[in-house]
Amino acid sequence: MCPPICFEAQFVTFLRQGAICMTSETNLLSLLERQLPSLNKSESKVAQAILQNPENATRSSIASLATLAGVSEPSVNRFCKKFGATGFPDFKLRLARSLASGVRYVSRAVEFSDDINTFPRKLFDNAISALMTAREDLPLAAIERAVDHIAQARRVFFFGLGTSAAVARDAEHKFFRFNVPVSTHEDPMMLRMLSASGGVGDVFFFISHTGRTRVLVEAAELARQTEATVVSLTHEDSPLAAQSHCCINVDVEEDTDQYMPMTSRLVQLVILDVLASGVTLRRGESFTPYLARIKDSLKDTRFPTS
Amino acid sequence: MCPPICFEAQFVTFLRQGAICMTSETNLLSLLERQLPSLNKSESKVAQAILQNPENATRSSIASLATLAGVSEPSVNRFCKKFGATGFPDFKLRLARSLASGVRYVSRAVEFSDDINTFPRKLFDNAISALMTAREDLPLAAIERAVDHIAQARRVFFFGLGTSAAVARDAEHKFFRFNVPVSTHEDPMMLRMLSASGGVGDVFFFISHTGRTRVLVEAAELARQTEATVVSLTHEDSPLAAQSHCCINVDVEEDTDQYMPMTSRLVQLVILDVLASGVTLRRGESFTPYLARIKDSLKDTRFPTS
DNA sequence: CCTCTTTTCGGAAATTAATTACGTAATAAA
DNA sequence: TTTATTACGTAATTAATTTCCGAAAAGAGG
Repeated sequence: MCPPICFEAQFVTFLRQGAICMTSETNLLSLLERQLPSLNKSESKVAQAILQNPENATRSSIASLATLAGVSEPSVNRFCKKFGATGFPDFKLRLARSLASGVRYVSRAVEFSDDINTFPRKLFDNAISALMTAREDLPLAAIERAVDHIAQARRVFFFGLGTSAAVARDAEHKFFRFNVPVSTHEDPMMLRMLSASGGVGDVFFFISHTGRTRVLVEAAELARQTEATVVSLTHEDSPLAAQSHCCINVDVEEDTDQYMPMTSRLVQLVILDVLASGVTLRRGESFTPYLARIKDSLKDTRFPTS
Repeated sequence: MCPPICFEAQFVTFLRQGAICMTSETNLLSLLERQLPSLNKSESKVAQAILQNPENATRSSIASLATLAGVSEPSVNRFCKKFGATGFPDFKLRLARSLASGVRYVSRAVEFSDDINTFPRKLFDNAISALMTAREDLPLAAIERAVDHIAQARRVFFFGLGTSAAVARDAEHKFFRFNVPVSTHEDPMMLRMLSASGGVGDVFFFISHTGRTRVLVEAAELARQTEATVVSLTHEDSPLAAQSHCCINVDVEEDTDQYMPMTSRLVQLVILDVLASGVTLRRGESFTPYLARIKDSLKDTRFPTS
C-alpha cells in the first residue's frame, strides 16, 4: 500500500496529463462540447461520436463505441478517464444522468436557424432547467416566514407589473381561498395609495423579476413606513428586496431569450404554489371541506364529462 | 432466425412469466415500490436493497449488489430482466436515468403530514415532471398551424377564465409585440359579443384546462360561425377542442393537488412561449430591433443596476 | 401425508466486456 | 538528426455478466 503522499503525487500527475475537472453539477454533454476543440485526434473522434448520438452511446459497449468513433478501445477508455470517470461503465452512467436530467444544453437561446423540431424543445428544456435549479436551492426559511405572514394576514395585496402582473393575477386566484381579502392592482397610483394605507396585518406582496421597477420599489417604501408587512418575490440583491421584511429569493439565471421573459415567471408561479400549499397546511385538515366547496362551485359551469 | 410468429409466441411467454410492463416514461423507482408486494422472496430482497439506496445501486456491480441483497448474481439478473432491462448494466442505466430525473416519485400530492422540507420539493417535482412529460409528446403539428394563424392574424383574442385568465394575461403580454392587436377578456358577455364579431383574419385563442367551461365553449361556437379562426389550448377530447380549427393538446395528468390547479397552467405557459417564439422566427431576423426597442422602452422605469 | 408438478434459486461454466501492459508510430523539442 | 514525449493500437489480462443446469422449495392433486 502506498502512503498518502504517493496518492497525491499520482493525482498531480493525473492533472498534468490533462484531466478535465468537472463539478458534479455540470452537464457532461455541454462539457464535451466545450472541450471539443482542446482534444487531440482520437479523443475528439470519440467526443464527436458521443455528441452525435449520446443516447446511443449510453447503450453501447466500449467496443461498439470504439468502432463507431473509428478508434481503439483503450482510446475510449482513456477518454472516459480524462473526463473524470473511473472507466467506461462509469462514464456511461454519468452520461445517462446528464441525458436524463433532460436538459441537453444547459440553457440555450432559440436561434433563427432553429426549426419546429428544435426550438420548442429548447424552450421546454430551459423551463425545466430553471425549475430544477430553483429546486436545488429553495429559500425555505423565507418561504416559511412568508407563509406565516400570509396565514395571519388581515388582507393581502399582490403587486406586479408587466409579466409579473399575470403572476400576481394567478396568485390572487389561489389565495382568495383562504378567507382573506386578496387583491391585485396594476395602476401605479393605486399601488402608491394602497401601500400608504397599510396597517397591522396587511401584507403587501411584491412580485418582480428584476426587483428594480421604480413604481414597485417606491410602493414598497411607502408600505414599509406603515405597520404593514412587505413581502417580495424577487432577486435578493435588489432595491425591492432591500425594502422587504421578507424576501423570497428568485435567482433564475437571466432568461436566455433576449426579448421576452420566459423562465423566471415559472419559478415565481411554483413558489406561489408552495406558499399557497404552505398556508393550506397551516390551516389544517379541517380546512379541506371548505376548499372542496370552492372547487365544487364550478361544477355547473362545465359540460359534464362524457 | 425465427419467423415473426415465433417472436410473438416468445413475447407471450415472456408476459406469462410475469414481466412487468413499463412505458418508457414511468419512473423506475416508483415502479419498484409499487411492485414490491407482488415479488417473490429473492426478488423483493433485491428490490429492497435497491430502494434502500438507489444511488449506490447504480454504482455497484452485479456481484456487490447480489451480496448486499443476500441473493445470488443470477437472481439479480433475472430481476433486471423482469423489469424490462436487457440485463444488469441496462438496468443500472435505467435506474440512473430515473434518479437523475430528480423526480423520485412520479407525482405526489402534498399531505398534511408534510413539512417545510418536503412539500416545496414535491411541488417543484410535480411541476418539473409535468413539463418533462409534456416535452416528450409535443403536438408540433398543431403548434405549427397555430403559429401560422397567429403570424397572419389581423387581431388576436386570448380568452381564459379562472386560472387560465392569468395565462391569457401572460399571453397578451407576449403577443402584443408582434404588431397585432391583442386583447384578453374575462367578461362572459364580452366573450360572446366579441366572438360573434369575428371576421377573416381574427384569431380567437381559447385557454382552458378542462375544455369544458360552458362560457368558453359557447363563445367558441359563436366564433366558429364567423369567418374567424378558433384556436384552443386545452385537452384534445373536450367540447372546446371540438369547436376549434386547431387544438393544441395539453394533456397534463390531472393535478395531484386536489383543490388548486397547479401544473397544467405551467405547461400552457411554456407552450405559449413556444408559440411566441414561433411567431418571432416567422417574422425573421429583421424583426429583432423592433423587439429590442420594446424592451428598451422599460429601461427608464427601473433603478439602474449597481 | 405422500407424490408429482411447478416455480424459485444458486453454482459453475461460458461468454462478453473492460482494463492494463507494452510497444510502435507520430510529433515536438533539443 | 537525435531525443523525449505524447498518442495510439495490439494483445494479454482481468473483471463482470449471462447462460445453463440441477437442486431445493413451494403448491397441487390424490
